[in-house]
Amino acid sequence: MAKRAIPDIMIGRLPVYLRALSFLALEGRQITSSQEMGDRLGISSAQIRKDLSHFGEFGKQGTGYDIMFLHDKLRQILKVDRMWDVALVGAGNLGKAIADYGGFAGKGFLITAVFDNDAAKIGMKMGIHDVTVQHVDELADTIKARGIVVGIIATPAHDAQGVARVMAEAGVKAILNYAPITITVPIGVRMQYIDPVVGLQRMTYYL
Amino acid sequence: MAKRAIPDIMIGRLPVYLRALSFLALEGRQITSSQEMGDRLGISSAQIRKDLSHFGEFGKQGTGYDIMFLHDKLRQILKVDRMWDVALVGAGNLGKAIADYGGFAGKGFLITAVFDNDAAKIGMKMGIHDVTVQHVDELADTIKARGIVVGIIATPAHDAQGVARVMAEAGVKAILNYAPITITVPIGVRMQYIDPVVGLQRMTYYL
DNA sequence: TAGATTGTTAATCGATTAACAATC
DNA sequence: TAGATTGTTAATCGATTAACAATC
Repeated sequence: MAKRAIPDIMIGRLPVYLRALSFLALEGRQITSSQEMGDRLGISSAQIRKDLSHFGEFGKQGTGYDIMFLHDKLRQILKVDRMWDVALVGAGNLGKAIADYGGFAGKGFLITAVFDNDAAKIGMKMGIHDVTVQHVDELADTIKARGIVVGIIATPAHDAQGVARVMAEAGVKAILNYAPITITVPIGVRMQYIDPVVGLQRMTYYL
Repeated sequence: MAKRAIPDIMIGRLPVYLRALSFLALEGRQITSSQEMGDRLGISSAQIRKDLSHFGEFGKQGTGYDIMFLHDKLRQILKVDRMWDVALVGAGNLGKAIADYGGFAGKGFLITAVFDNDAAKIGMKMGIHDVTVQHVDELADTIKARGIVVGIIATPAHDAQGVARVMAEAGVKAILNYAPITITVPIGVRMQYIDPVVGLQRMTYYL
């Protein structure tokens, strides 16, 4: 073990920084500071400087950070300076909304395979790239054939664990799970959860 | 200040515990242990016991936790043992998928008002409860009239901050934001973010 | 009773913040 | 140069874990 591992929680903030930098660039700004970014994001400037300093010296004393330069650096660090093929399982309401979402393409992700277990949906064209829905039985073979390492689960909860297992066995290393259930995956496979109910229930305690 | 505040991060885990307990109940189980829950959720048993012990003594030594009892307790603690009216802004693809989602009702939330700024959408019936889409100009009045305190933002990023401001001024205290942008809200208003791109980018670093 | 598991304490571990020398 | 802001260190703060007495 040579390098000290970068804390997961620190990595987790980088996409938020990247998003903020995209907006600053969109506003036509050239330079920003850890203070300004912190104010926008509700984070201390010290934390932003510390997070960034793990990966290099991206700023200039007295000046701040060049927005486009830092933006590019973060894209490289997060490995979204390229396009990742994504396999989406679940072509219901939610799956359809995900496939139709235009926000992935500019951020490093392309949904290039969609699966469902409903015969009525197989063969349908879905999403902004008109991907043809395949039967979920073809999931493993397609993942392997195309070398896909990123998956999205948008199935009912009771199917999610099974889908995750097939994905992991076929070589997927990163799974975004919309199904409202905690899933177990082998070591080396990462999961992120999106559950609006959990989000809402985290706030009702304080009401 | 009498009571020591419960850490936010601890509150954030309770919805996940609640979700797990729902599943255990669905499986017909009566009793569980901190060990079993921890195994399922990928959390240490000590953490689960410590989290729960902040709110009371819900278990029995030597036995574990009664699933339905703990389930009910967590619903009370999280204040989802009642139904919260939710105002949804944005009736596009994403808003439609959210309104159509059947998973809110059983978990304490009812989308009872939907808003958009697109004239073509006003008057449409949306979601599983056939809510009529109103113009976003009516957002503040509707929130006040109905005493709504929970909102969901599903607008494009550039509209999200404005919508959040209107919501907060009208009395909303908890906002779930699907727009891919960090939003500033007054103290006393809580935000939760759902951004699939952030979720995916948190994992690509490790690929 | 014997076995199991809680609730809780103390110790460890890790993350955040404050502060400032370096320097643009 | 004077002013500003970084990168980094040390101190603080908070969260997690290990361990075990209590007890069902």
